[in-house]
Amino acid sequence: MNIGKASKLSDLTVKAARYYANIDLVKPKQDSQTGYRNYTQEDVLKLKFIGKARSFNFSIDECRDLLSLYENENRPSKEVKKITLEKISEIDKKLNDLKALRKELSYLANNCHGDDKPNCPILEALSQK
Amino acid sequence: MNIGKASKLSDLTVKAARYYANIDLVKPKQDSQTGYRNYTQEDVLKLKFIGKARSFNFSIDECRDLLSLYENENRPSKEVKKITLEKISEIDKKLNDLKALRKELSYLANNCHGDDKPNCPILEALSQK
DNA sequence: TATAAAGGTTACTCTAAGGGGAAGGTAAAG
DNA sequence: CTTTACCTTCCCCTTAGAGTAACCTTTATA
Repeated sequence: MNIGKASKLSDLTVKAARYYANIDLVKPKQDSQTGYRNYTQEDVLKLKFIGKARSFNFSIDECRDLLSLYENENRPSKEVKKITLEKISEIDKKLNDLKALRKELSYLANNCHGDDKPNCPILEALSQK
Repeated sequence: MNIGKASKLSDLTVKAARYYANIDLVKPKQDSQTGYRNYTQEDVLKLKFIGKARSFNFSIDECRDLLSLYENENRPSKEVKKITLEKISEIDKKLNDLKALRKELSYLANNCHGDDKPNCPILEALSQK
């Protein structure tokens, strides 16, 4: 099938599918005459896999690793788990950073009257030495 | 003072300070002979302000807005508060997304044996239709 | 004084993961 | 036969600078 149908079936944009082809992530055969890409059912499964992994915040490089594990019938599950645990701890770090940030900002916002007067603790905090 | 000293005083990299000059965020006078930028004390205060705002996750465009409010003695504090509250709700959205993501991933990781066998619930989940 | 080191300038490329759009070839439908 | 839809490659754009090259200026040292 052509890229349009394949991307529709895998719930991706044509742009994304084409990008994945360009970076050798899912590379369908290309008609030598027309240049059209020809996706198989298996290609579509891979595209879906990537879409799902991307929605789990895995980077393209991580998707590449996961995909090769996915394609390897003899992979040890610990390798997949390792990548997943790393992603979780990455998320934990982001969560901590964001929570700390939220705390500081809401403290500042709570102390700002938010009226028409110029006095503003938020700007004061931003101009602290 | 030159850019090296100014960036040191404001705890920024020279690259960042130069970038801010290029995008007209903090634009010191430039010596017509040598081309060297000449930073004033006030410029350094602005650089510090930006550095602080950036550390609070404000984008460059938001920094530009905050900076102009900072420089305006008659600004109404509600404008500053508005930007801050928007940033907080942006953070809240990210927090929710990340929490949901973490939940899903840790559920998958918990169900994966992580041994040398190929059976892997994580990959199964990624290849769900 | 000659020169080397330190610090300044612009300009180009790179990052992540595609989105937007142009120019042009192809296929299917009217 | 032509319009329309779909496909291709190619290039620019996004964030906020980092890295590097080539080149100029100022300062420190032999």
